[in-house]
Formats: sequence, structure tokens, C-alpha cells
Amino acid sequence: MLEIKFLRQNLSDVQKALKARGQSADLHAFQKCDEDRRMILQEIEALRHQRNVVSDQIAEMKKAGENADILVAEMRDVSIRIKELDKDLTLKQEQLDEILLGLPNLPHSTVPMGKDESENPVIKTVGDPAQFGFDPKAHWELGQMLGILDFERAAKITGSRFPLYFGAGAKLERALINFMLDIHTTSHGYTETLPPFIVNRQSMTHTGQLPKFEEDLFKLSNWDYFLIPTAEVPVTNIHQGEILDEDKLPLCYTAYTPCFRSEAGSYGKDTRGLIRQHQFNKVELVKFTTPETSYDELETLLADAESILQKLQLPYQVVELCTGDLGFSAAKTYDIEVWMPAQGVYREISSCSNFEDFQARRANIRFKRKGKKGTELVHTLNGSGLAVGRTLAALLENFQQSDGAVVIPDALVSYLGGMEKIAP
RNA sequence: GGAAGGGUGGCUGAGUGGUUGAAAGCGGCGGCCUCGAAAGCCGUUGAAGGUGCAUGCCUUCCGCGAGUUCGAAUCUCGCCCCUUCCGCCA
Repeated sequence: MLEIKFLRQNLSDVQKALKARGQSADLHAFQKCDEDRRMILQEIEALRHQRNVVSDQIAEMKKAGENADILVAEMRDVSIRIKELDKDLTLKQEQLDEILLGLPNLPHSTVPMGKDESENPVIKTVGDPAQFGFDPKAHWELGQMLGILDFERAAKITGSRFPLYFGAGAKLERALINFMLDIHTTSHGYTETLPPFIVNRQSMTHTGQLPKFEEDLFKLSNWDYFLIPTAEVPVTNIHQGEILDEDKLPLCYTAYTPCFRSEAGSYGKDTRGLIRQHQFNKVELVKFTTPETSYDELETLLADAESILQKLQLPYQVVELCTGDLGFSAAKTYDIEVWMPAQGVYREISSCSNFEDFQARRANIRFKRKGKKGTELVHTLNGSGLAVGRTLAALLENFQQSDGAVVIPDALVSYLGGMEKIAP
């Protein structure tokens, strides 16, 4: 959510920024609503003031044994009028909230202009894709050959786009989760958390999934609860409504959770393999920072996510999302894309964003500076560190041998009880 | 699911209709003391919003929402959450 005062004073700049995102918004409706609301508010406050003053008078008169019937009758009318105006105010406030909650964040000044993902600049490429003396197989073929992935049976259990792992596959997924959590907690200073996988409507609104993107979520039928699409939601909401101490910042959390996404509108896209599932595992990184450090923290967050790929010896590139590809809540985002040899493309495996105070304002997460009056909103950041299913897919494809076996990178061997390769 | 109790400021915790934004304590900040610190003492210390060039003024906020009243932290009703006990259960 944008600050209402800022919006009021910078309407044309905001309009421009929205256009860069490829969106248009009816900011005139906002302007009108905002003005109406303030008019009503001022009238209400004046009436309340009158009532407060006169009520004190009434108390004095009664104490003195005088008759206050006339004032009481007057104030009865004032109260009725206040009640009427209150209804108007609530209505205006709701309209205003609807507009404000529907406006995306503004791109940071360093975000490159562009219309869609085709215009995301690559800012670095790390590692050399392996040369195969044969046609590399897709991970779903390898998974099937090795007997560690079974999408057909998963479809019987639930439906399409659900994963089912067996044996070394299940163990590898678990090993990756442990490996990532261990690195982030012991080498990068994150605190491990294990949050709820189901959250309420408020939490979803705080991080920006709601109200606009409800169709992307799985909702429980008899509850106003949702399955989380990412650990970002529960972990960012750990501190909703809190005033944090300045010297506790930055707060850095990591969490493993499964993630659930309806993938509405992606029919026919990435239908095979582990790339686009309704349920997948992810290790997430979340930070709460002061405003002046958030962009430095974004760089280290990115480096923390990258280090996992480096330790796994997976080739990748980092792209910067252009204005047209930026997510709703983000001010700036880097995507890490891992090399997938079978398709010959880089695929997103992590997305690292600074939300500045956009989520903090919705979730009311503030901090207090030492010796200073008042509070300020924190900045929130998060990134995948990493998407586990996609990491497993990348491992299978990048480390496959001509006989279909898959070599385990050194960093993971101890997590697999010494297993160095998955053989058919 | 049944029964009881409870949700008050950064924290603990008083407060049952009219200077209560709210006692007290802790914490924070400033000062005195000290070579310096601790202890002690004194003072100070909530947030959000509206308005104004501004010192400021005003409004709201005691879980949430309605209601009673001239006036509600305080009375009534509904809801949410927490704790304890019982039942059921991984």
C-alpha cells in the first residue's frame, strides 16, 4: 500500500509509475474519495468536539444541582447527526481502502524500463553449462527411469500437477531442504522458523496476495483460510502490528514450507515435470530492515540465495526484473535462473525482492529509533533460497550421465548418507 | 464439543458512567551524583488521523463490531482470540 499523503501530493508521478508497470489506475476516483472523506471527517470532528465540551458542562451543572435538560436535548440531536455522518465516513473509508489496496508498489528508480520479461536485463552469468556427449534427458524422463518421480500415480491420488517422490528422490528432496536451511542458519545468520502453512485473509492482504489475486490461491471451503503460496506470507506476518526495536534490525528468518498455488491461467504451460506444480517445497528467506539499509540487504539476500547454487555447482544467471515484469508488491526484484540443459534454457529458481514499506504499511510493522519520537515503517524483503523441486530438477538434468545415472554434488553427499550417485 | 476465567500503553498491572490517555512498577530518554560506571535521587516518556506557515489546536484509540446514554475502558448484546479444567484426538 502506498502512503496516502504521498499519493495525494504526487498523483501524476504515481500515474507515470503505474504506466511503466503496464497498468492504469483511476486516480481521479481516489482523489474524489479522499476529498469527500476528509470533508466528512472534519464535520464529524467538529461535532464531536462540541459534544465533548457540552457534556462536560452538563456534568458541572448536574453537580451544582442545576437543570441541564436543554443542553441534553441539543446533544441528543448532535449525537444522532454524528451517527449519520459516521455511516457516510465508513462507506468512504471502505471505498478508499479498496482503491489503495488495489494499487501496486512503485518501482525503485534503478529498475530498468521494459514491457515484459523479454526485456529483463541479465546482470550476471555464473558457471559453465556442462557439455554432454549425448542428448541430455529432461528431468521427468530421468526421474521416471530412476524410479524416483511418479507423476502418473500422483495424478491418481490428487490430480495433475502434484509431485510424488520415491526412494532416493524423496531423500534428495529432504536432503536439499536440510542443506539449504543449514547453510542459511549457520553461514548466513538467518533464524530458522517453521510457520503455519494455512493463513487467514488478513495475513494474505498484508503481503499483497489479496484482495487482487484470490484466484491464484487455494482456499479452505468452510473457513476464511488459505493455503500459503509461499512462506513469505506467514513469516512476514510474524511481526504484523508490532513496533520493533531498532537495534534488533535487521531481523532475518528462513523457513521451509510447502507452497500451494492454483496456477490459474497457466493451462498447458510446463505441463511436464517438477517446474510448475500445485504443491512444491521451498526454503524462503525473509528480512525486516531499516529503510536506509534495505537495498544493501537485498544484495546480500541475493548473494545468500546464489551461494546455494554455487555450492551445488549449478550454472545460473541473475536477471533484474524490468518495470513491466515486476510483481504487485515489489519495488525491485532479482530473479535467479538455473540452467536446464534438456530444454536449453535458464529457468527461474529464486526471486529476491525488496518491498520497501509496501507490505509493512499493510501489515503495520514499525520500528522505533533510539532517542527519536514516533515510529517508522520497516522495509521487508524476501527471496527463495531456493525452490526445492526446481533445484532437484536442475540437479537431475545437469549431473546426468550417459547411462541415466545422476551424480550427487559433493556438498550433498553427507546429507544423503554418503550416496554419491543415483543409479538406475 | 462442555465449563470457568481473561484480553488495558514497549512490558507487567490498577481502574465499574463525567478533567482517565488512563494509577503504580519495569523499561526508555534527560539530568544530578561520580575520575568513570553501578546504585540512588529528580524530571520526562503512547500511537494514528485531521487542520494550520507555525508554537499549536482538534478528533480517535483500553480485543473487534453493534447498542444504551448528553457522556462508555467502565453498562448491554454479538463475534474473535488467549488461558485453565473436562471430553475427543495426532
